[in-house]
Formats: sequence, structure tokens, C-alpha cells
Amino acid sequence: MQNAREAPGNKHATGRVTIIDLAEHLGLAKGTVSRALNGYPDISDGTRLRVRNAADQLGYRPLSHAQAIRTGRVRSVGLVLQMNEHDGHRPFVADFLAGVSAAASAEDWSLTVATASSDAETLKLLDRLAQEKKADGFILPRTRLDDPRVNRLRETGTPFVLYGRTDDLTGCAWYDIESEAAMAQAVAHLVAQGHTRIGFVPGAEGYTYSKLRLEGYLAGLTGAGIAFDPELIAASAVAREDGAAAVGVLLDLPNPPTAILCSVDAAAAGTYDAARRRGLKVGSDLSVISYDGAPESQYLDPPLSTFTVDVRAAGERLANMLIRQCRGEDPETLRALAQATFRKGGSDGPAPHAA
Amino acid sequence: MQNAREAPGNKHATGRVTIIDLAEHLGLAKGTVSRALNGYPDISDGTRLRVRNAADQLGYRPLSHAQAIRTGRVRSVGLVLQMNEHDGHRPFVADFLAGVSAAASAEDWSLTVATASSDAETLKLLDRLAQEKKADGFILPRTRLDDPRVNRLRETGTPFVLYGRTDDLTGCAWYDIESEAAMAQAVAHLVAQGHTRIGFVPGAEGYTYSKLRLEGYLAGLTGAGIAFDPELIAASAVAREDGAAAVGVLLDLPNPPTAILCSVDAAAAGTYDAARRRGLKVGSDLSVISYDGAPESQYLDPPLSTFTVDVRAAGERLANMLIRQCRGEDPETLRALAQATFRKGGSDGPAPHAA
DNA sequence: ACACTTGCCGAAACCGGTTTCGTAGCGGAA
DNA sequence: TTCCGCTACGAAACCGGTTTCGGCAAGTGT
Repeated sequence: MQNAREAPGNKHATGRVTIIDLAEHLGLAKGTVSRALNGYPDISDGTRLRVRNAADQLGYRPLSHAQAIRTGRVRSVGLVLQMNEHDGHRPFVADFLAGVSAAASAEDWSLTVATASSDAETLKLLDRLAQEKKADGFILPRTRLDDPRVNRLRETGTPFVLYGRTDDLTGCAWYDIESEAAMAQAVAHLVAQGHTRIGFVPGAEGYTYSKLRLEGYLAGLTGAGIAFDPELIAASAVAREDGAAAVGVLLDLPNPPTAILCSVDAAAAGTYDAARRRGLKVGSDLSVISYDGAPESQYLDPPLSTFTVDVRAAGERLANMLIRQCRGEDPETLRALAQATFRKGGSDGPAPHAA
Repeated sequence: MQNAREAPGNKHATGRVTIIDLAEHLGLAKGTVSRALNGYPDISDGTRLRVRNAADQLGYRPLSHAQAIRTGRVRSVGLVLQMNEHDGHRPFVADFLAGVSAAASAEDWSLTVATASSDAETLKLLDRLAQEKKADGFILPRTRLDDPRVNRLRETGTPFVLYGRTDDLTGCAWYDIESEAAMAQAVAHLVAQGHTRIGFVPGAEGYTYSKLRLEGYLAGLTGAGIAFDPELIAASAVAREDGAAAVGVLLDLPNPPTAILCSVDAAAAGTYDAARRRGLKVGSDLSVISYDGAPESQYLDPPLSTFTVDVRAAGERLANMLIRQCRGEDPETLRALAQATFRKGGSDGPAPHAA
């Protein structure tokens, strides 16, 4: 009952201009204004234009939560980051965020993020954000083979997109980097330089990427016709110290590897430490290739040869997929696999002559 | 679960339980339920308890945007990150986010973030988020002496909290690390080790922290009774390469400094490069002290002596301040100054004997 | 016994949008 | 002319909460 408000506008003490202000200003019903702005077909082109002009002349912006109450959509992508322990992917969150945010902003969506330090907390946050409808759907980074988040979101019917693959992908939208291909390529590269004993440092257990990178390593060996030696698989390592320890074991073998392939850059940094402690020079005595493309790995001595990932692009793509899924597109049509690119440093070289 | 909802409820296909479902289940009016849950005084303790129990038994969670339409508050803190160029503070955003998010979650608030790559974009995003009411207020990191964001938000009356100080602090809530004290302390530390010619590498121009750290450096000199030599102020540097170039100029002086004090860790890394190129050994030939506490600076050789900042705590504190301000507390009572802590590495030592 | 508080809750307005429904006015076909 | 259908809009219901208002019943004072 928008009653006797003499002068249009200037109703609330606050400067907000509501859709009623706009409607009165135009001499239209608020419903008409709403339909005009939202592209309904039963509005004449003339009226639509008039409304649009008045809208951005008066600086009208609908309150997103006011629309949400009827539409059920808040135009927000959700992201719950789990950063336990000594996570080496910290450097990437900035770029990832930039990508997600950029893609969201382009569609006039926003980004709601939360951080957790355990699986339980992650699930609790996902629940809360979904229940309170702070986000329309979620991006799930760092997928595991058996991921509790997808199970949860599947139950509640909340849209989500995976950064990485998982065991059961039915009904899932996902984006991933084909790191298994990169690993195989790395092996081939090393073999071409004369290496035959190539150690491998796996990533964190349970994560899909770890399994895939190991598979890539194995595929690379097979492709090169090199027999697999289980002795050359080190312990998992995602932190520098762990990498040093894990690789140390390999280097102390009676017949040590001449090259190390790491699943993550942090482990590669540890590999440098392990080599240095044993008097081995990285790049000549010991070749190292890794995966991540962390900026600081350029500053190792020698600079690390590693596969870089366009994290920002991943964020953009994922946000886009999620938005489209929320708009009704079939998740299974929203999938993509990208490639990592090799960044040549000085850490790999020809195999040294046998002693 | 509690699904056996054939009687009351079961209205929507969706499984959401609304306040009406809850009211019917209890035989109360929905207004009564709302007041009971929101702590109004005109509800008997018995009823309040009954409502609360039923609420979390049925798993009722109000839609935040539905409440927002009446209350005007969405319970969300806003954060617009501006990451232009080669920003060295990327590693910190993860921890900062973790802090902000943790404090927000503790109050049942959420966090809305956006990223921009220019001042104009930052302002546009702030405007949009404020207009659409995606956030109740904003945290403004990396304040400048004359900050366009505070001007903008002041005009529109949007609550905000500064991470860092600015020129005109009237009506502002802020949190900052007293880096000027750290710088002065660093100078004193170096002087105590016999250094008398101490170079200084300023941070990015226009930012408050740069001015304050320079002031700290100068105060340190004064405190030690050392005359200020303008020649020892290098060019601004926030990236490794720039740091190397800037410090190179100082090292090539006829009477070069024996110690370098950097405003940021990235510049310190560049200082290492500059020293190495000139055959100087960091820690003995040239002492280096810096500020930031970037994790990777521990891996420089020798490990960097630097002042570390508890970025996560900063995020927590700022989120708290913003929430309290949104709840009506006077911004000028919401201020705090914290200290950085010195992390001794191997990059500083006694001054070498004069040639 | 009567007026007067309180305590406690129901009813309804309200927030700012979206969506449905009904209809006046107009043009074209019979 | 009359009937029909379509266009373009007004009016009102609606979304899910919050907040105001009014009133019943029990308790209090005198």
C-alpha cells in the first residue's frame, strides 16, 4: 500500500532508492518495473527503455537479498577452503580467488568464502552456508577419491563443482588439470636425457591428484620401456622437510636414482636440501622435475623445472561452471580438462655417468 | 531424520523447514517463534526453551536473506582485495582470510570477498557490494595515506575497518602493526653490532606503512645518535628484482652501507641477489634485516632475519571490530596497535672491519 | 470487589522485491 | 458490427522472516 508519499523518492532517511521510488517516478506499478528490468516479454520496448534509463539515472540497484526471498537465488558462489597443517598450496589461493571472483563479478555474482581446519568443520560450514543460503552452490577444491563433501552436497541437492576429479563422477561438474599427462611427459623427458632410475615422491594420500600423478609416473615408465622399481617410490611429502626426508631415503639406496620426480614443488625444495646435504649438485648430479609452478620455486638454486598450472584460469572456469549449473544446465555437460605447461629451469639435465 | 512430515509442514517440495513449519509444529504463531529465537523479553522461559529445542530438533535455520529484508543486515563482512602487479603480499592472503573467516564464523557471520586489479575496479566493487547489500561493512587492507576507499565509504555511510592507518582517522576503526617500532628496533640492533652505515629500502609509495617504516628507520638512527645520510635511502622496492636493483645502487657507493634494512621481505630477497653478484656474503659482509615474516624467507640462504606479523590474528581482530561496529559500537573505540616479533635468522651479524 | 499492572502471546503489518492473474484497449477476422 | 485474441499494464498475492500492536488472563494494590 504505497500511500501518500508526496514527493517521490526521499522516503527513507537512507538514500536508497527502492523499486517503489522508481515506479512512482515513472508513474508505473512496481510489478511492471520489475518485469521491465528482468526482461519479461509482456513489456513494450518503449516502456522497457524508459524504465532502464530511469533506473540507472536514479542509481537504482535491487537489494540482492530482497530478490532472493522470492527467487531463491542469492547470486553467490560459495567456497570453503580447508587449510590444515603446512599446506603448500597457500600461495595459490590468491590467484584462485582472483579467478573465481573475476568470473563471478562478470555475471554480477559475488563470492562467499569460509575457511576450515578439519573435515568436520568443512562439512559444518558447507551445511551452514547452504542452509542459510549464503551461496547458491559451491566450488570444491582439492578433491579426494572418496570425498565427504560431495556426498553431503549430493544428499541435500546443493549444486557444486569439483576442482579435480573424484571416484564417482556421475552427476558432477568438474574441472581438472591433467597432471598425469604432465608426469608421464616428465618421465619421458628424463629418459631422453639418459636417466633410467627415476625416483618418485607422491603427494598427500587420499587426494585424487596423488593417485593420478603416480599413474602418470608409471605410465611414463611403461612408455619408455623402463621396469618399475617399487624401491624408487618415496614416502608421501607435501612439505619441504618431508620431501627432504623422503628423498633422503632414496638417495641413500645402494643404487640411488639419478632423477627425482616430485608431485608438488614443496617436496622438490626438500629434494634440493637432501641433495645438498649429500654433496650432490642439483641439475648435474641429480635431476629434479616437479609440478605446481609455485612462484618461489623460480628462486631456488638452480631454478626448478616444474609444470605450472594456470590457477587463475581454473578459478574462472569453475565459477562459470557453477553459475551455469545454478541456472539449470546439466552438470555432466560442464566438464573440462586442461594441461599444465612445462617451465624449464636448471634442475634437470643429462644423467651423470655411472660410478 | 525428522522427515515424517505428512501432517504439518510438507508444503514445499523442498526439504527446508520454515518458521511457519516450526510454528505449526509447536502450535504457536510464527511471530512468537521469531521473538523466542531472537531473545525478546516478552517470551516466557518455558516457551523459549520449547521453541529452541524444537528448532534444532527439526533443524530449522532461518534464511539469512529473509531476515535481512526486515533487519537490513545480512551478517556478512566484505573484503575487496586489490592485487595488482607483482604483489608480494600474496602469501599472506590465505592466513588473513583464515583469520577473518574464523572470527566471522564464530559470530555466525560470513565473508564476502572480491578481487580487483585497479583502484577504479576496487571502488566499483565496493559500490556494488554495498548497494546490493552483499555485505554489511568492509575491511580495507593496505591503507594509503590518502585512501579513496575510505572517502567513498564515508560518503555513503557504510561501516568499514582499516588494516593500517591513514591520514585522517576521525570516525575510523582500525588495527595496525606498529612497524615503525620494529624498524627502530632493527636499527638499534644493527648499531649494537657495530653498524653505522645502514641502508634503507622503502616500500611502495603512497602506502601508510611505507611512511611509517621510514619514520621508524629515522627514529632508530636518531635514537642511536647516528647522523642521517640521504644517500643511504634506496629506491622503493616491493619485488625481488626491484630490491636487487635498488640495493645495488647503495652497494656501489664509494662508501657503501654495511647493513640493509628492508621494508618488505621480497626486497630483502633482492638484497641477497645484489650482494651475491658483488661477492658479498650476507650475514658477514652485509647484514640484512627485513619486515614481513614471509614463510619462504626462512629458506633463503642464510635464513632471513625479519619481523614477523601475525596476519591471521589481524584478520580475526579486524573482523571482530567490523562486526561490533555494525552492531552499533563507536568506531573510535575500536582501535588496536599490535607489535611485530623479531625472528632471528642468519642474515645479520657484526659489522665487518673497515677496508 | 475493582481498577491497574504485568506477563505472554496471537494477529497483522511490514520489508523490497518477484510472479501470477485479471483486464482495458486495440486490431483483425468473420 | 461482433467476437476473438493479443498486447501491455495494474493490482494483488507471495516469499520468509521481523517487529509492532493489541488483548486476554493472572497477579497486585487498596
